Amino acid sequence: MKKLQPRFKLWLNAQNIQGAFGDGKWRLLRAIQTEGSLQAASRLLQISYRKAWGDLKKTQSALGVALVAKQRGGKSGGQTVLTDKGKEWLDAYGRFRKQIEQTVQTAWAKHLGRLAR
Amino acid sequence: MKKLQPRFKLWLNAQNIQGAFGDGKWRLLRAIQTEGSLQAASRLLQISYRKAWGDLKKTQSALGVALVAKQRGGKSGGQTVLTDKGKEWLDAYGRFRKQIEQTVQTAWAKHLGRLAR
DNA sequence: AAGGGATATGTCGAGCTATGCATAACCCCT
DNA sequence: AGGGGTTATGCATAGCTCGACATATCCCTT
Repeated sequence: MKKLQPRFKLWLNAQNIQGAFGDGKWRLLRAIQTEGSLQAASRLLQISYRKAWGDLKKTQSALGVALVAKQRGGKSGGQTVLTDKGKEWLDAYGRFRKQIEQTVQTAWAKHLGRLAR
Repeated sequence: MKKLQPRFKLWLNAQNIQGAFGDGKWRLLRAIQTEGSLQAASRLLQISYRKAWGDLKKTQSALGVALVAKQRGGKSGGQTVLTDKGKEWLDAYGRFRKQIEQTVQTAWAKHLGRLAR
């Protein structure tokens, strides 16, 4: 028997839109918070700017909430920062995700620890 | 704000093999148990026989365990049934998955109920 | 006035996954 | 012996997602 380990993926669906929010978008918000720009956030996460931008647009459209405030031009060229709502989502989803992560580990050991040895 | 609902996906990785087991393979085992053949199981799940067969092969190879006993020919043309090990995996993973499912619901309400309203 | 750096978007191609198609082997039954 | 229904497997194709490009716009700084 090979060594096994559990993995999971979490996300949210709106009625018309699949993948309205999720782990990837959450990591993006987190990176935006620490980096201060979408460009830098995409570099940090090793995804294309094109995708980061598209993800952000999709999420905001799906949730109907402005998660970030964006600005073009200026001394630094531009910037993207989280709004208060954005921070709320970042934190709330983070707590949500963490609880699932912990449960996956404990439930894994409890139910499959014997078989997957 | 649109109506949102949480979704999740669970799976197991072996060291060399991604997706050794998971929700899809678990549903396949379950369908095999009730249907008695891979052909019927794939029809029930609305996936191609080709995929069902490939998934089963991949899982058994990755886990190094015979989950099913297959037979060609015969009065019914052939059949596929779960072995004892297969039933153990089906049940154990089912319990594992159910616990995660419940936690997703409660954690969702707890952490995101207010925001996602 | 020109440049720099970031946001904003459309488009084409690569890569991966699932599906469809084709074919073979197998075994009980008529 | 032949047919039916299932397992077994390769291959070619369709679909979808992501990344790479190519531009355009914006505004502060030099």
